[in-house]
Amino acid sequence: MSEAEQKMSEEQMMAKAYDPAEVEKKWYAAWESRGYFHAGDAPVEGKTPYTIVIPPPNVTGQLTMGHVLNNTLQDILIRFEKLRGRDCCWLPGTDHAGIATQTKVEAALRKEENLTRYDLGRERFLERVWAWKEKYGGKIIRQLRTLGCSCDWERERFTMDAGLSEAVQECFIRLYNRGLIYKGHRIINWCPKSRTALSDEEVIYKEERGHLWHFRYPYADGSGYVVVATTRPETMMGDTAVAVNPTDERYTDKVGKKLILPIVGREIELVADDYVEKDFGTGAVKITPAHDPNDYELGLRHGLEVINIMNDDGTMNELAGAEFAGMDRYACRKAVVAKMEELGFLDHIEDYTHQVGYSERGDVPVEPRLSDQWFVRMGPLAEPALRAVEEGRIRFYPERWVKTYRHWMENIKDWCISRQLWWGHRIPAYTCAECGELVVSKTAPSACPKCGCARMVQEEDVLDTWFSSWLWPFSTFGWPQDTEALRKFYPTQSLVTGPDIIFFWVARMIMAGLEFMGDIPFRDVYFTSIIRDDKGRKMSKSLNNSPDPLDVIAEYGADALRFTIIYIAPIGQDIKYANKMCEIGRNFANKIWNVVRFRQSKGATSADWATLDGLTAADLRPDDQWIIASLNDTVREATEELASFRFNDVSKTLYDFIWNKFCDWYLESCKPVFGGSESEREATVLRVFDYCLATFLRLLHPVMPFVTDELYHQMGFCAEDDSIMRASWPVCLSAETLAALGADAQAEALCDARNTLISNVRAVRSSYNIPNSRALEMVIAPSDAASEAFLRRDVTTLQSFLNCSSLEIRSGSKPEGPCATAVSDMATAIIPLAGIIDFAAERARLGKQEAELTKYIDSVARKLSNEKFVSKAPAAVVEAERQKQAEAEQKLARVREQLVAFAEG
RNA sequence: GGGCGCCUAGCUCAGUUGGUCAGAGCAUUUGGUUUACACCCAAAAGGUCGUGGGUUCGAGCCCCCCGGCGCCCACCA
Repeated sequence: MSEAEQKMSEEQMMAKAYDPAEVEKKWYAAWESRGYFHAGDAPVEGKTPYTIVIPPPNVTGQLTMGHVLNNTLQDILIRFEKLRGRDCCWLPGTDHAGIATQTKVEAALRKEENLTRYDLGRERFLERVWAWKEKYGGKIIRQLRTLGCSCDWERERFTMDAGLSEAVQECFIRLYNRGLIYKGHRIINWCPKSRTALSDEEVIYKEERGHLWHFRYPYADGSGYVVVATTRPETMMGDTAVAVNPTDERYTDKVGKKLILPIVGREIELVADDYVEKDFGTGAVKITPAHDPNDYELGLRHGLEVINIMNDDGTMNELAGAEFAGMDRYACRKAVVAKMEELGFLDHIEDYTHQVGYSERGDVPVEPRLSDQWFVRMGPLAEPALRAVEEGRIRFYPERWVKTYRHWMENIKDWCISRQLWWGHRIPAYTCAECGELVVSKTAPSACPKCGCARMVQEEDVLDTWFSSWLWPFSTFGWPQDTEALRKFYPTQSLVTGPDIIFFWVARMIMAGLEFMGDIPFRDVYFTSIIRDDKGRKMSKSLNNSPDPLDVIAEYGADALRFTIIYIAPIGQDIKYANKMCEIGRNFANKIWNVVRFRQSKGATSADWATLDGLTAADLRPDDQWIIASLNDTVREATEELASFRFNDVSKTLYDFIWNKFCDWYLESCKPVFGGSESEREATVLRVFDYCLATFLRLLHPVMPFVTDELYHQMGFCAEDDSIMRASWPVCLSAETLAALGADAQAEALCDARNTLISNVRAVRSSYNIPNSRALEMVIAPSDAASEAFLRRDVTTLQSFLNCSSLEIRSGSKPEGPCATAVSDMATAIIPLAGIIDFAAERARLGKQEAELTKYIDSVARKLSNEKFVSKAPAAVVEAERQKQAEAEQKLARVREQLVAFAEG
């Protein structure tokens, strides 16, 4: 071969190591441009639809490791079902994420232009948010492509698209007309940073070490004082009573007396109410109806005055008194305590650890605030939604989340849906400025239906982000219109999401689906793991411990990341992740790459790689039968595992088959055939090899889409302009077919036993530091006739595995001269090692084996001599034990034979 | 105050319905340029499955107690 020719052939050859970057780019572009991801609106003859709607990430978000896990799982399901022949649709999109997005844009505005949203005004501010969305909004969607997600991009939706906005209005109006939406004057959770109401779910409780301040409130008649305990001194200017338990004897005769509220000087009453716990603090609690939900309720019962002393940004207003007005609530707390101390009303201070509610997005303590808000009455919606899960019409994986769901559903509270934000769906309600008449309508009424005036003013508030998300499974397909797509794709099949949004989203989608579509929104809900760093900390921006998935993909490849994350993510457990773990996936991809590289050095792909039709047991070697049986097991297991969301298991099943069975044993067994002179046999083995390859590439495709498609093409299993994506999922061979091929469980067991024999010989080599590359003379003494027959069937392969210069198979062989021996179930291997053998070491090794066997036989014998075991255990179990005993004893006898031989030698 | 999850080899974890179930990967040790792969091959060492009870012929696997870790829910100021 000339230098030029050699260079040319090297270029044609596959690279030694798999390089994912080019391959991933090439195939993703091809898949997308060829429309493989798209499902049409019209039903496809003979194909059942399979639908997943993506949990829409925040439009301003960036891909995190959590998204990687979540979306990889969805992609696996979609690709799996597509191969299984279903008409798959994975609908992608983003969420406008009201508070999160508005907060982000406001922060940028402040930083870059030193402006607030109020400086711009509502309209101009919203223009800025839309501009921001256009600029940064596509990022996470592009990142999903890098991961390989087969989303139907033609169906991409945004929660503030025109259609989805109409759905929100429709939903609001329907619920209003059913009496399930109402406007109420209540204490809600208020975020002073975002200056909006929040739902209960948006409040995160954090344990905080604070104080319990004990204040003296003097009686108006000068007869001493009562001590009240509080964690919030700054609210005392809003106190309108002090309450005690009616059965508290310490205060029985004091109830009804007047107290002077210190600092303020206002007179307040000592009231009795069951709400107060006698045993906590002093048994007397200051009552601030405007700033505590319990106090508010108590205030209603006792007709107390409500004094709001705070502004919406958490500063004090003039009702708090001139000396505190304008102060931040925490500055005010200090000032009040100082003042009380100065005035002699501070009794004492205790350390006190308690839970403080924080705004999820603003990350500041929430303020209970009395205001007018819109609410959804949840009880009637929750009831059927709970039943759907209880009755198993919707299934949760892992199932234990049902309990969490039930608990929430059974204790559900009304949902505060109005937000004092600008970014979001504006509430479709109008109030008459003249007569106060309220009209709920998609469009502004031209005149008040009651008084006829034209001054109808729309609500300023927008709706909670989740008020659009809960419609996602059907609003995205055109609801409230009765579209073809909606009829085809709803209900969807699987939902993959984190358990952290079970209340925010999953539960509410079930309620909305049943309410508006009259059907469940999805059948199966898979709750993913939470990804932590290798120290077990939750990945977060502030800790800076969250790797950028795009960096990981650049370093290891998307397939490697996908495989690794599935491989290390057990169902329902948190997972610890470090980038280095991606070596598992990278190495695996490389392994498969090299299988094809090896295969290609052996000539063209078999013409009839697609099936094993026409082959009979007589055509096949034991190793061929073994790999066919094993592959068949793998097809069955992988299918079951994917169908039951056991992603972690499927990654291990495929890894084990491909690496530990196909590469380590089958491929090695092929080498002597490929180098040999039997061309017919070679053709058959190549065909089995190709059949396995084509099968496991398809099995692996949902998890590792890129490398599998590349290799599928390399092998010519599909045309250049086609794809593994359009292939069909492997099916199990029938028992008859397997029997005809001699690829049954018995064949598998025999080959396994032979492999154990080979491993044992290798262990002997290793113990004498004899490299596997050094050929040795060997004698194999089969333990019985069946073993002997099996070993004689394919001496070529056996000899190749053992790497022996000469191989004699003769039952009853005894070592002659200096030999090492390896005793396994199938046979005893005798290896002459003149000059190397160490008799003492050999005796020690066999002695150890003898001891282990003796111990084992004892334990089995104990079991079998236990009458209770024999009488109570199932017959099959007892029989299996007897079998084990017999086998072990036979093996022990052979070990002892060797020992005797050594003793003589 | 309730509820849930976890505690298996040095590390990260598998162990479906109780009957070799004591496993994998990484790390470690030893040997290795065999017809793909050092992102590799062969072999070895390593755990009384958190503690203590119980059920059972038999328990990582079922039940109870205790101890650690974590999460969720809950209006004692």
